[in-house]
Amino acid sequence: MAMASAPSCAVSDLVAKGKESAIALRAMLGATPPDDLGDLAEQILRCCDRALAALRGATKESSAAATRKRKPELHGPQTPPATTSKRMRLSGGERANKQVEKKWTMEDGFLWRKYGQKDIHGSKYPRLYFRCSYKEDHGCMARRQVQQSEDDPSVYLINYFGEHTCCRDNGVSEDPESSPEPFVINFGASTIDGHDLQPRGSPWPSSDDDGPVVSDTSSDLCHSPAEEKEKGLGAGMGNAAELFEQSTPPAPTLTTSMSMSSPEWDDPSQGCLVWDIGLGESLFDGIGEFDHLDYYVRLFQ
DNA sequence: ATAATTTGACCTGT
DNA sequence: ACAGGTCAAATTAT
Repeated sequence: MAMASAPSCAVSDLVAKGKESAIALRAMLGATPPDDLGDLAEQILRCCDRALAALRGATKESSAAATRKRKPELHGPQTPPATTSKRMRLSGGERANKQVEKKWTMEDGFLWRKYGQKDIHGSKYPRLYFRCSYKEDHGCMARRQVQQSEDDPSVYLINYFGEHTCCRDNGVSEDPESSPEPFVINFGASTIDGHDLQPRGSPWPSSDDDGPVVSDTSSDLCHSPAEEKEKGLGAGMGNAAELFEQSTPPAPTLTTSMSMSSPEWDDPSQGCLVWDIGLGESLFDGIGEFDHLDYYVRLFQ
């Protein structure tokens, strides 16, 4: 099922509008710079930038990326362990795709499998090593390293390496059930026109799952199976989920919300950013267009 | 039974 | 030699 480019264009336009609005907002705030609001505007801006870049990347590079990143040893006969061994490549030489996130949850919409843990010299907390759960299935070489911040243990410092070829590969996939959910822009409340926001076949847990209860609207929108997977992460790692559970956010007053999970929040408490906009307001007049996307737009880094 | 996690060993770079 | 990253057997969870 091709994520058609037409909806992507629509999303791109809308996000571009959002960016313009954020720029305007930042300009307005510029004269009297209240830090929080300024930061928020910056976040929105970055968010839009990332979304746009991701969209463009997803539409323009999807095929290229799918073919670009192929792990040799997963296809064809075993390549002899040459002088540049697997370990060498993975540990030392790969920096190009590195991205750093600060989040207060390790959940990011992807499904990860932990393959190692290491006490880091001079650091209170161990570093956890994850690779994409779809490595076996799709040869996805995405990896990440997660470590609790020493300054704020409820914050996780996450380093990403490699790209999620699994998603790109199956964006048009033959197997939607196995396709992980990277970044999600979610338009609307839990239901719109009676449609459940949980896409059929989505790996995301439904609300009646026994997983962590996330009461916050924004958190809920960003909820993902990875969160459940991470429940057993070792002693220090339970804090984030507990934090979510203990938080008692104000009841949502919006009619429509847009929630974006972004890898680059300055404020780790903003694991998800919710834009409160009213239906029919300028930013997302064409919100109905997202019917075509089943209310979800997958954005790839 | 199968899948995921843990953890000590091993490898590489500095 | 040491630290960081990965592997893989053993263990645990589902």
